[in-house]
Formats: sequence, structure tokens, C-alpha cells
Amino acid sequence: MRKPENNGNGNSHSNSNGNKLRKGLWSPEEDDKLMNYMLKNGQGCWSDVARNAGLQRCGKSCRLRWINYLRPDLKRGAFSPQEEELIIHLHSLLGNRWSQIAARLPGRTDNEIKNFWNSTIKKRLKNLSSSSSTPSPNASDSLISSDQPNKDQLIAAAGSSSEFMSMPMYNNMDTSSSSSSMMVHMIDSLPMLEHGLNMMGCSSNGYMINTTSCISQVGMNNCGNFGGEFYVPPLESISCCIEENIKAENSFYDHRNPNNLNTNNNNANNNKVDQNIGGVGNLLQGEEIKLGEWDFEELMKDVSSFPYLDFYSSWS
DNA sequence: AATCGCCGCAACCGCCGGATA
DNA sequence: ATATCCGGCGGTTGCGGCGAT
Repeated sequence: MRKPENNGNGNSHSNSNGNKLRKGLWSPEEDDKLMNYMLKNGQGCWSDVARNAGLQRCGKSCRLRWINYLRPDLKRGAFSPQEEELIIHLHSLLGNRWSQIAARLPGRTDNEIKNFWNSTIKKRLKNLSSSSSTPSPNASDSLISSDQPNKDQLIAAAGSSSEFMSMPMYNNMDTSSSSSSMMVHMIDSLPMLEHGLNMMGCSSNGYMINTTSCISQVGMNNCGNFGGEFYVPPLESISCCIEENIKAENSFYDHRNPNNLNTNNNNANNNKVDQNIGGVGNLLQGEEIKLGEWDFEELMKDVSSFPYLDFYSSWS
């Protein structure tokens, strides 16, 4: 945390108007100003937000404060075991791409997840590795970065009571492999959250994947967790739904529609939507799924097409 | 009660990429 | 084609809380 600063103290700098800009902790008054402005006007240019809201802050600071603290859709409190598992799992797929991980945990921020990882999970992994006398022969192997935990560490870090331990990915994971089958396991092993996923109102067919990798096509208007099965929507519809989400989100922040604030928008500010939705998604279309054609690199590129887990509504 | 050290987390920093002039 | 601005991201910092001594 940074020390709160009074206006005009030595550690502030000037904006383009020559006004001193505050740094450090936000005061309740500043929070009020920013919150009121955002609720009234929605998101625009952050420099304008800072200026128009009467804040002696740079736009960047306002943006961070809003995203990490003031956003109405933020979920507070400790991470649930399900969230922990999901974070660990997504980190194994994405590495330190905190924003992408956060995009799949509605109500959580990248900063929050990053802090959680660096404090809690890393510490756990460290303890595990120090207590383990037999380092993994594949310790240098990793999917993304060199500090990726190995399989055993991941399992242990997720907790012994966790169904994470039985996830196919971590039972079958070959970290030296970038095979398509591994990616099937990755998707297969996405945590079964107890909350309904209620994803995006998809209208076209998707696929159910259960824990034995049995895939069946389903027609549906809703997506998510179906009593032990995990619904992977067709990526085309994900793309379509993402577009819808973007539209919804734009209206959420549309400064031209200040009354259109939707506090149930679960993906607000998690809008780093990858543009590359196409190619791999088509592999999930049609009666026959050509799993063998899945390409790991392509999937990593397209990993944003994994479902947005929307269990926020059931918490609020 | 006082001190110390660790830890969590809010916020800053620097870099990058895209948009615009 | 270049410069500038802005937003977004990951890494890092350092204050404040809290438990241990």
C-alpha cells in the first residue's frame, strides 16, 4: 500500500494543466467522486474521467481504482476452493497472463489473482517443493514459463480434499507433450463448479464433455455445468456471444447511455477478448469432432475461447 | 507492553501495442 | 511514415495489520 498523500505534497506531479496530481492511497472522498462519476457517465477516456470527476489523479490511476476496487460487479472476500482450483488450472494453461485468468473468474481482478498467486499459492508450492526430497525429473519442463509448478505440486497445492486431484489433466499430463489429446484433457478437466455457469445465452449447439472425455452434441439455450458434465459451447457461438457481451458491455459503459448501467454484467472490464476466435472453433462444429486435429499452439492462442465462468450471479 | 518480522494487498512503474493526428 | 496519446498488462514496491517473541 502506498501512503495517502495530501494535495500538493512533494510526491505528486503535474498534469497537463499544471495541477498537482495525487498519488498513493485513495481517500473515501476520491472514491465517492470517481464512483459517482462512473455511475453517472460511464467509462470514457480515462483522462477525461479524471478531469471531469474533479480528481487530482491521472487517468491511469482512476482506471486502476475503478477496475480493482470500485467496480460494482466486484466479488469480495476470500477465494473459494473452486476458484483456487480454477486459478491453478488456468495458470497451468496460461502462465502469468493474469488478465486472461481474471477474465474467467467473474468479479475477480487480475491484480487480486496475481496477489493471491504470488502470496498464497506460490508459498504453498514453495513449501511443497522444499518438503519434497525428490525433485521432478521434468522440473525444467513447463507449458508456459519456467516457474510453472509440476504436476504433483499443482495437485498438492489444490488441496487434498479437492476433486482437482482426480482431474484427468493432472493424472495424464505429460508436460513434455504439446499434443492435442492433452488439450482435450485440459478442457475435460475444467473444474466442475458447483454453481451454474449460466454463460452467455448461446443459441446454437454445443458439446457436453464429461469426465471420461465422452463428448455428445446437445442443443440448448443455456450452457455450463450439467450435473457432472461440462458444457463446451461451440466456439462460433462463443464468438457470437462474446460479441453480444461486448455490446452489452459497451452499453454498460456507454457514456451516451448513462442510465444503462448493468451491474449484472459479469464480464465488465474483463473485456480483453481475443480476436482470434475462428479456426480452432470450427473443429468443434459438426457431428464428428476431429480431436486429433487440435493444435496446441493454436489452442493456446485461442485459449480465450474457453468458457467464461459466470457463477457470479449465484453469489450475489 | 513493546518490538520485530512476516504477509497481504493496494497502488505505482515501465513497457507495449493500437489508435489517432 | 512518424510522433504522440492512451489503455492495458505484468512486475514490483512498500504500508499497515497481525502474530510471535
